Amino acid sequence: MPQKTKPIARMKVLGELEQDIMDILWQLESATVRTVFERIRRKRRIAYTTVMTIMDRLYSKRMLNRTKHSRTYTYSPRIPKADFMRRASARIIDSLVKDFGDVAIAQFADAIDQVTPEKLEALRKKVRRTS
Amino acid sequence: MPQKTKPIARMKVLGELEQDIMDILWQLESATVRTVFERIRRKRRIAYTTVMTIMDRLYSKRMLNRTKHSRTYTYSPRIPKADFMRRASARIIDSLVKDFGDVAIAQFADAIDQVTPEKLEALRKKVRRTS
DNA sequence: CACATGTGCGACAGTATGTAGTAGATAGAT
DNA sequence: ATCTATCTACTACATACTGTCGCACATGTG
Repeated sequence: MPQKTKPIARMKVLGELEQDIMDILWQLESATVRTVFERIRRKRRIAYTTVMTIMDRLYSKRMLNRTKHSRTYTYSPRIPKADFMRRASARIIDSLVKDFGDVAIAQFADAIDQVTPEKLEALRKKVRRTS
Repeated sequence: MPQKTKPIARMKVLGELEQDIMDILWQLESATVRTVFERIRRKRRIAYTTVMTIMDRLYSKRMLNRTKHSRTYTYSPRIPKADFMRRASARIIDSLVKDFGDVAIAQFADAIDQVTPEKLEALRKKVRRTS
């Protein structure tokens, strides 16, 4: 019989639509499904309920908070985008090192070579600031 | 109606079982399903056909070559493990930079700080050698 | 030829994501 | 008070990928 399948670690923590929605929320600070829906509609045809479902899932995943105002929920990101990015990339880097060890490290080095030392210093400071 | 879903980029190019099987193949250079099956059996209970299916999928994904000897296929890795690791981690790092940009770069720097400069130099050489 | 073993093919579970319909609740307008 | 627009809840399906097998069929070997 089929066994329980462990979920595969994902490179993208969020799917495309999830990401789009989070970006809107991060930009607006907080918003209703309707607001997000209308924003997305500017770019592509999508149903209201689709947006609602995704926002609900993001809430379940604890990416969003929500508070009810009369009949309507207002959603807002649980953490700032910068924090999210830091955590997400840290997680991915960790598992990259776990899986590929030295090979990964060496390529980090290569990636960094593309950056000037000054800029790198600035980046480190910035990223650590809100750690 | 449901639309086509773009597959999500994966952090692990291979699943657990796929990885186990590839590791055995890389170690043995080449092997039949039966051989791989027996090796895996030492660790866990699994059906012959499961191993076969996965090896077939790895063949479809062009991770493995196969040649038929009378009724039996002999499988072998298409590329050395080192190459695979280099390519896989490079792909992941690329998409990490694409998604997280500076944040990722800064954390590469942090990851590298854990390594002595001498070791780092050695790593870079080693990794580049078979590029 | 009988049989053991290998392969081919199909199938289903579980997880994640995208997509949406429908039913039921309800605030607000008239 | 009733109607209506709008929200949320629930359900459901498609697609992908991985793990897991069963079964039928082919075939080399003794």
